[in-house]
This record gives sequence, structure tokens and C-alpha cells, in this order.
Amino acid sequence: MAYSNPPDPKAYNAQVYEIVRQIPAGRVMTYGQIAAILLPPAGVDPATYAQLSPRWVGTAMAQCPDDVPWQRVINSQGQVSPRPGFGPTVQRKLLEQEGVVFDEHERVDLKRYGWRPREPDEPDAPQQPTLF
DNA sequence: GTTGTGACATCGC
DNA sequence: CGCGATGCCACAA
Repeated sequence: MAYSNPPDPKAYNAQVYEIVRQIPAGRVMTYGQIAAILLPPAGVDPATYAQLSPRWVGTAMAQCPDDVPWQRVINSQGQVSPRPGFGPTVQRKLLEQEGVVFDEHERVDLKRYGWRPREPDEPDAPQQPTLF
């Protein structure tokens, strides 16, 4: 396979962590969503960024800082990605503890729990997922 | 210096 | 709906 890295992985990671920190408990965000929110670094082709940014986010999350709720970041399929050494069950458990419900396929309803940061255009009444 | 390996998303069949 | 291929590079052993 092949991975790529942003010009400034550190800065990019910092932005990713910032976004992840803004995710409230009981909500989940996808890598692609985060990647889409973050602006592509200068000198990077938008098309290339579109394809590679998700991996950059994944790589950034792989660093797993202690102050970042990595558990609330899942893939676009609404499923938790298996982390080496921890097992997917742990993440599911953590999310369930926050009120996130998994279906039979171990997937999360992004329509309900998928959260996006308050955009300037949108009022701060994102969604009211019926917890419980 | 070479080899292998990395929390993803999207399109096509 | 599931599986496979493609996008691209840096770091560690």
C-alpha cells in the first residue's frame, strides 16, 4: 500500500486533534469528515488531498495523544477501526458508555450520531439524537 | 541501504 | 451489499 504525509505532519496532526477535541460525548465523526473540514495545505493539489487526506487523519490519530478522544473518530462506514493491540471491542464499549448505540452489524447511525462542528452558516442546533 | 508497514475513502464490478 | 484496486510517502527495524 502506500501512504502519504502532509508537508507539515505536525501542524496537520494538531488541527486534527483540535477537531477531534471538539467532538462532544455521544457523537462520532468520520475521518473523511475531518479531512474535509480541514483545509488542504498550500502546494497540495485538491484532488490529491481529497484522496490522501483521510489517511493523513488516520495517521494523525494513530499518534493517539492522551488528551484526544480517539474513540469518537470512526470510519465512513460507521464502524470502528480495529486498532493494533487494543481490539475494536474496547472502542465500542467506550462509545456505548457515552450513549452511542451500535446496530446488529456493529455500525453506528451516522445520521443520528454523526456530528459536525458548528459551521458559521448553521445555527448551533446541530442535531438532537434521541439518546437512549 | 532495503524492506515493510501504516485508525481511510471512493469508485467499479 | 461485499470485495478489490487506487491515491501517495515517511519512518522504523
